[in-house]
Amino acid sequence: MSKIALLPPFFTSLRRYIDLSKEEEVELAPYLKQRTYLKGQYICQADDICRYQTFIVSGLARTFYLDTGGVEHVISFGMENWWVGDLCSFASQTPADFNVHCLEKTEVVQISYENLEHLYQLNPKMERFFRLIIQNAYIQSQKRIVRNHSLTARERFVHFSDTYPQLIQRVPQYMIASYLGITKEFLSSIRNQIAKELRN
Amino acid sequence: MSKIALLPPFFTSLRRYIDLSKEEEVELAPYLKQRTYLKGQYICQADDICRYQTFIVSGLARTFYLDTGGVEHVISFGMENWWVGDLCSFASQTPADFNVHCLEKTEVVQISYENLEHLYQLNPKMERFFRLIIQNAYIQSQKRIVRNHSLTARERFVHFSDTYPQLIQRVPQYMIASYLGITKEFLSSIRNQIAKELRN
DNA sequence: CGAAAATTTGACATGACTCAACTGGAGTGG
DNA sequence: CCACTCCAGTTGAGTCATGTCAAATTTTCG
Repeated sequence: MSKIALLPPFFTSLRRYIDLSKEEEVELAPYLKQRTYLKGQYICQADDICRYQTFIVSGLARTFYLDTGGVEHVISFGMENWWVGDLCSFASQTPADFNVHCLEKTEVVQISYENLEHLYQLNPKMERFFRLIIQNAYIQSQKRIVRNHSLTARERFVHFSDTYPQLIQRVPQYMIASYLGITKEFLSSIRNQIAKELRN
Repeated sequence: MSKIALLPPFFTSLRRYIDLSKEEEVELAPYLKQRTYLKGQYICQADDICRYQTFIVSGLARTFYLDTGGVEHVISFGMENWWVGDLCSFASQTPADFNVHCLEKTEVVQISYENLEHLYQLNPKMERFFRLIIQNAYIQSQKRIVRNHSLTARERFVHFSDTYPQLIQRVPQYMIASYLGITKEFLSSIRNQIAKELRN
């Protein structure tokens, strides 16, 4: 459980997108920060500046924001091997809209804004890596907009259950409802309806 | 109106994100394709492979897809200085889900998949450029999801009108309705309601 | 001018929300 | 070990936002 253990999975994830020699890993390491957040702690808070791109090695976090009425809206969940943070705040180093909140004890590897800009200079492969990571995130985000437009609440929930079966176990229902853009009551009735149909 | 005229605005756009010497521009130019689409033509069609990242110099296009019921859903509009294409299809060179359809005569600069990979090797600044472009697109996409979750149809329309006043003029209402995720009838009634209030 | 496309209108249907009450754990402390 | 509280989830009644459908009207453009 030593923090040293966090770097290998991080580099494994890098190597899925770019070639990286042992020497290059050694070169990058000094710019990486390892950290463990406890359940309930915040990786990033609204109105603060998001200082890190955060890679989750283990654990679970949710990204949410509070609308003008004080209602929470869950934007995304972050699990093992995902990046989290308020990218808008990070990229422009301005106050964040989003909160990143740990639902479990969460072990991460982080890169600060200054270090990341430095790494981009040091090794252009990092630029490629983040282009690919963000490109994937963007493609998923577009697909989510498509689903929000063409599926009913029930269909979106079924898609979510099929895509992230683990999360159904690990996340309270009201957060899943919020992620899907519906109320907890309505999600409850959808689940009820599905269960009823399965019984027949 | 000669096609030669398309490269300067393209490079101007690049220079908003990266430094680029005259020599570097000359080096890139052979990998760029200039083209003009007529109103009604398709830059990319569903089930084809999206072969180009397309930069719009002038004109207007919409990206849409057909759901399983044959209903059109507008994903985005692309105007001057925007990039369009089915990024998912382009990145993986697999059949596209989306159509990119010109609403006006549209002049573009295009980079093919092979040429872009080549350019990434040739000049790592291109990797940075596209990271930044896609990063912005992703941030906007996230903000759109936020708006879809926390604003009413009317509020979304008002936001759209404020953000893209030009598009209100240039795009048929039923496409705007589709972009906002509502029916043309409901958008019509929203506009009616707003007009009524302005009269008082 | 005439046909096709876009928009509007209105009656009606429904998916999803609100609110308030209730149920049922999971701590917590006496 | 019970009583108490807190939080998540459920249920049901009533409501509202938005969708559907079909017809009428306006605009566009060949």
